[in-house]
Amino acid sequence: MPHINTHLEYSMDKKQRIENLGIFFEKVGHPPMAGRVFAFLLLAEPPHADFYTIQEFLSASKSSISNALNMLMREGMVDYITFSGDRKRYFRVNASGWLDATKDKIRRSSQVSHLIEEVLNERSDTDYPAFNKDLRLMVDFLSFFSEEMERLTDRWEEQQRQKE
Amino acid sequence: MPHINTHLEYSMDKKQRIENLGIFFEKVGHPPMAGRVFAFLLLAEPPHADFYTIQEFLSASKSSISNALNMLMREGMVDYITFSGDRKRYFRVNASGWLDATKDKIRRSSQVSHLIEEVLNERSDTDYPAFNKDLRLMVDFLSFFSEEMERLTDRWEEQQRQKE
DNA sequence: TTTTTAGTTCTCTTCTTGCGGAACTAAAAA
DNA sequence: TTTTTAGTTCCGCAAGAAGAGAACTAAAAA
Repeated sequence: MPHINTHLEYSMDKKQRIENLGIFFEKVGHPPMAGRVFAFLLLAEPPHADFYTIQEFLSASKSSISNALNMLMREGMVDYITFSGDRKRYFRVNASGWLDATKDKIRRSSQVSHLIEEVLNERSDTDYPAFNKDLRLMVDFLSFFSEEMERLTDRWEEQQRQKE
Repeated sequence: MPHINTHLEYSMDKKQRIENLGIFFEKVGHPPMAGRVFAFLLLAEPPHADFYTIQEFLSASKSSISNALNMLMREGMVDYITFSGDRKRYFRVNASGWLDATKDKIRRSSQVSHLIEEVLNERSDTDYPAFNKDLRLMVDFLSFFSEEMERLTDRWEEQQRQKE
């Protein structure tokens, strides 16, 4: 039987969901508070919130909210809007910036191939060609992958344009 | 005019190259010493080295080498071979394990899409559909991408089999 | 012009991480 | 059986990251 959803319980649940989501973002490399701020903005209704609202909800200090927001903005995952006659900034998730940051992260993963290529150059006179062959295989896959990834991105963008 | 390559200078260069390579691996999320150990093994000739050789070259303590090696082995980036009549383990880069770990990392990046899907469920009754639309776009790209990535991987493996 | 607001920056504290050293362990060698 | 070797584990320290709080700043409001 579902329990009655009092306001308190509801907000406790939401706090917990945001906390969990925040942990996810920690695991992909963000500081805890940045993860929580981002999680909060993802679930916020309206999807933009002013500084104090965020601070209040997360019971954190101004400095840590400020640092978290600036970090997220530097990475392009968050931006803000303003309304005339209101000097506050309303922070929000920048979905396309987030997507770009994610694409970049994927791209960087396949950039290892350049590095291995250099290693292979230095190893050209090795007495253990089998190892070089293994490295070559990895380079080949990664560069194949990154080329295809560019193609995929272009193809998708083409599709998107056609949908408009 | 190129300078004379004394043994000392040569080894200084190599130390420095390993140090730089190590920094690269730090940047992709490994602790400094693990990065250096991996860099050392990448450039080592022969491409397998015993514990003491690594320790010696990096002038580090046994404990930090031990921890670094175990971490790299857990991630599958390093393994070791043995030779009969020699009780040492010879550690080496496991190129295919490294490739798998890299593929996994890429895969995980696109797993964000599941998470956003959940967020979208929670936001289904929003008063700001424009934001949901942005999130939807991101989910769509990432799941498109991860499907294609599977296909690509399969295709590549198929190609590899045919080369044999 | 003075005051308020919306954040930023600085300093201090706490928690975590990375590493070294030394004690320990398990298997091989003697 | 005792000793050596090849690592592992435990302990402690030092450096760095995260966050709190308070002082500060720049622009808007009064």
